[in-house]
Amino acid sequence: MERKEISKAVISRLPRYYRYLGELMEDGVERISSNDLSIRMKVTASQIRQDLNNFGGFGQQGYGYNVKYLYTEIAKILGIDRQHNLVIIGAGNLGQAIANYANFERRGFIIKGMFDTNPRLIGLVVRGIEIRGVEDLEQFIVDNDVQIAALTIPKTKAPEIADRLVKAGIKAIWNFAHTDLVVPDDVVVENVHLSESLMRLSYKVCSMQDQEAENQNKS
Amino acid sequence: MERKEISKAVISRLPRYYRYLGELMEDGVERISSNDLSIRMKVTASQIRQDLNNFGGFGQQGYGYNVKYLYTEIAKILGIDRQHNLVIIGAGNLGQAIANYANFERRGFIIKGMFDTNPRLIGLVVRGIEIRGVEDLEQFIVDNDVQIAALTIPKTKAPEIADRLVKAGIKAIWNFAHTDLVVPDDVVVENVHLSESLMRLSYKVCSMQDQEAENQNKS
DNA sequence: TAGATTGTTAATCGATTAACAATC
DNA sequence: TAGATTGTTAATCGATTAACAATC
Repeated sequence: MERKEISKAVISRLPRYYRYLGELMEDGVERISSNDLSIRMKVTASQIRQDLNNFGGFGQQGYGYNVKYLYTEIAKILGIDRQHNLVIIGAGNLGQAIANYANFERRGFIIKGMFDTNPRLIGLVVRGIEIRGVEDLEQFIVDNDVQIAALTIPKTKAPEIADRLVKAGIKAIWNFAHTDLVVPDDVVVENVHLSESLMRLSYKVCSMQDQEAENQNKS
Repeated sequence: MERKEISKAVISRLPRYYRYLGELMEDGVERISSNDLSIRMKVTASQIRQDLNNFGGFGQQGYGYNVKYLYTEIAKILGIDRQHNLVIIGAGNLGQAIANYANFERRGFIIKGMFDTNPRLIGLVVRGIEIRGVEDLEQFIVDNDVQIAALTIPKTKAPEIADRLVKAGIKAIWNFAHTDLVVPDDVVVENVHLSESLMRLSYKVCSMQDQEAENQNKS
């Protein structure tokens, strides 16, 4: 079966398309042209058509794209029509924030368990899920067919836990720890480095200030 | 003053350089060549040299880069040597997670206040910061010279609060709400769309599974 | 001086945009 | 059929990598 590699840039745009299509559906919009969508999303129509055509022809000449159809097709591409079992490791504020995110289960992500090392947290129940100690982590992953682990623990503990997860057969790690994990090629890592995001924000603020100062000087 | 536009791709890599340099410093490493750093970071040496040269020559032929010097220079570029006053709007788990992030203040981000609409949260103290109602948001921003607002509220409330922030003269929004904010050109937005991150993870997991299934078929 | 390594130019690669024929 | 809009090819733009002269 032929399967040409889809570029990372295209994939990273799909969730945003998905979000806009969801909103269009809520607004009762049945069809939309690449041009109308491009105006809403502030991207080029060309890019939308090019992106979507990586996965086959979802549109129809002279008509545009059927919103509902496109929405479900993108869900299939992203794999959010399937079910993924997930654990959260680190039951602090960030772990709990993720556990409480309502739309989670709607997207097929089932939180099977939460883990922490803090004895004060162990035994507590968040969103109907009991917080466990990390001792029986491996067994739990195997028993519950867990594919994804959200890692919301300090960076010092992250590498060790990641190793244990990999050995237990985890397929993917959603990494919130401020470090790069080293894992085998067949284990997927998606990083959310909030500190890096904040630094990018800082850069933007400063360069905006510099720019404004410059404009002042000119006038 | 000449100031050639730095590409977004370069900026988004700077925080990662900064992180690695910080670790090298902790390890007591004094100097490093682009080649050695490239091996650690799993990027090309060429890219490192190209990236850094956007901001001037930080290295020395035959020697490499002085870790400490490069570290402080990148901090300057990112603007994290300056001080930024910040408020957190939305004192739920995510807002509290951000408030509790220890390295925050070390990077020059001073949390001046936290806000929420939930009467049960108002008055509570997190990390020495009292949670306030959003009524006096504008006044607080002006009085405390707040430049940045972290928005950790549901997407339904985000546009209205964003408008109020803009009118109060905020410079930047760190947006965790699952929506794109509409703001004037001189207001900076850095989005953290966790749901999109999770979908990218989902895609990667699925495409890895497909790939493995394919390899099975071949053998 | 010789060796190492940068800064920088040139070559390559990939991603975005433009254009238009195909077709609903 | 005529108009609209896609799918897709070609052109452009930007980012990454390679190469090497400059220089510490």
